[in-house]
Amino acid sequence: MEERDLPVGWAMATVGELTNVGPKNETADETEVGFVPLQRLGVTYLSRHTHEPRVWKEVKKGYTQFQNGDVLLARITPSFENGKAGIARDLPNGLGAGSTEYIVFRPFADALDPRYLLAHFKTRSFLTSGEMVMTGAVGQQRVPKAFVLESQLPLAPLNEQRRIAAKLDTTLAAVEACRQRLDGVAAILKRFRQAVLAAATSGELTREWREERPDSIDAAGLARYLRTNHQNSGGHRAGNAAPPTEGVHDLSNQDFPDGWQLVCLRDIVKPERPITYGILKPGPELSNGIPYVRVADYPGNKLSLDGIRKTSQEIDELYKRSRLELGDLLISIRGTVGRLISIPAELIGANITQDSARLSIQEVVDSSYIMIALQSEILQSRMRRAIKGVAVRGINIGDVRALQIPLPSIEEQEEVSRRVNDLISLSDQLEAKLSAARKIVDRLTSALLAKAFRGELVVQDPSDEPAWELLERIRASRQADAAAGKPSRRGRHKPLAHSELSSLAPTPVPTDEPSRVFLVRTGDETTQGEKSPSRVSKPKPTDNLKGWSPMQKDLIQILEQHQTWISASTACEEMGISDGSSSDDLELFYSQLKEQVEDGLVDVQRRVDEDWLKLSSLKVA
DNA sequence: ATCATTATCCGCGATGGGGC
DNA sequence: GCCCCATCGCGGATAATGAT
Repeated sequence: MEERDLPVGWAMATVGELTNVGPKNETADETEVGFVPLQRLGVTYLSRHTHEPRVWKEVKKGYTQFQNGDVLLARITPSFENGKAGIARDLPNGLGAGSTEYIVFRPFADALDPRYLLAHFKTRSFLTSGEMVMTGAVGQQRVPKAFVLESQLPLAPLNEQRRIAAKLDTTLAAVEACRQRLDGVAAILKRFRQAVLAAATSGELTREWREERPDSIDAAGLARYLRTNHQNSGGHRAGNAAPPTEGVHDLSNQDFPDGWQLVCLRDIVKPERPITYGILKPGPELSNGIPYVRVADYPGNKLSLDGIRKTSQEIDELYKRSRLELGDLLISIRGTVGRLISIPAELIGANITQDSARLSIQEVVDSSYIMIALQSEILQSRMRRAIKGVAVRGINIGDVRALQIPLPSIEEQEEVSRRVNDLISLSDQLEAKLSAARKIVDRLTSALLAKAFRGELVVQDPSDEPAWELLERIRASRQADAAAGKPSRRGRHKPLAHSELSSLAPTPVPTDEPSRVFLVRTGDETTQGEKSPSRVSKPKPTDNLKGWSPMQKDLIQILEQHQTWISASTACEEMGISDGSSSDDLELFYSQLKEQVEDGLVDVQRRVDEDWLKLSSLKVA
């Protein structure tokens, strides 16, 4: 945001000049304090952390220290990206300690309301620009302290900050309530699916269907056929499969409708294609080999062929018993137990690993009914009870074969799967609407925060002491302290350790790169004391201020025109986002980009110090 | 004795966290 | 900032075991 766009009485300031960073507590060793590990800190503006009671001497070393009213910011991935930050509250004796991954800020009471600072940490623009400067090894990325200290926030007069915070409290509470309702709906949908599956397998779903057909054939004949067919063909070879786990499989004391039969899964599959698992050692990846399905290839019961691996023809030949045909069912038996998919045409002739069991259902049975039954809680719980192992948990193939399936006549099976498919696709539609609603609510939060920092959330009061006066005061007192050779306010606060800042700072950012709110100090900061305070308050990027301009073009449009890699700054420029644009435009740009990357429409590549973008091959095709 | 299958151990990358 | 640790969810190797 440009200084000149600021509401009356506001000023731009950095987080570092308004807070003490990493403050220390001084208290007796035996003082009762609160310990706040990362898990106990929330991710929303409103969430309140909890704490564990500790004695000060136990936690005073090796952890961060804070007191009520301090603002905690988690700096490590993924907590930072999730916006894990909060205000220390309700600590025993007002004191606390916590994870070393916090950066602790103690706002100057006469200049900055902690809630206002917290709101700044929750803005999309702060989080997005923070993500881009994170450093460290994979999985251990942290946001540099210097980035946060230097991050700019539009500072409202203190009174107005308080009004903004109060307004955010109530408005975001409403948003939160909305979100919780949506979560409630999600839970209902989940229960609904379970209930549908349960009703399907218990016969409840087709009760009136049966009542309308009192003479319909029962499943006794079918069950007899399945068992004898299986026996006559020799059944599953004995092998040395472990005997089924005791006391798990018997469903005979459960109530099923007249005419339904309990049939073992082993009898339901084609005798010539018994229930089996697959390749033990698939060997190295062969790009033109035989694909084989691992449990990881069907997360959430959804097959994804993206990461499918391929093995040699020789190995596949060794495991020809576990080759796949159209419509075979796959059930995971190790790692995650009970995942299910049906094999599509693309995977005909593919193989599987030792972690899935293949079920090739006989023609006289409706395989989608079997899939429904296996997904129902009654059978999933049987599987869970058969799980063995500590490090890697799984069920034996013998337990899969012994699973008892409640089986109606083929007509009723087909009726059940028709109804279930209708109901599930209905709940899929609801799910889609739900996730759209969730997205809107998520945007609402960031939109509200953006509005707050534009000064549009509450009315300005001309009688409030202007923010720039607060700043002048702070800067003056800091200068005085520096001149007197004292450490800055409240004891040990270092006045933005310049050498430290520049050494920690990432490579200098070209000024035409609009993605960074991060600013690198370039001047000789040792002379800061002599500088006029207002000079410090305007470390603005360039003079190339075209002013505010709305986003003119869709990112996709631009990438379509280029057909090749272009830099993020080029894209911004063409979209009509200049350096002078408001942070909202940037915010919009990045949220748009993030979505498009997530949707697989845009590829991103990191080059030296900038992101380059290209339309993904998917989208081009 | 040999083979198929299961049981079990170890390793690895991702994730989530803590210590100094 | 770097290093270490635990757990999860899987991959892979090998020992153990039962059937033939």
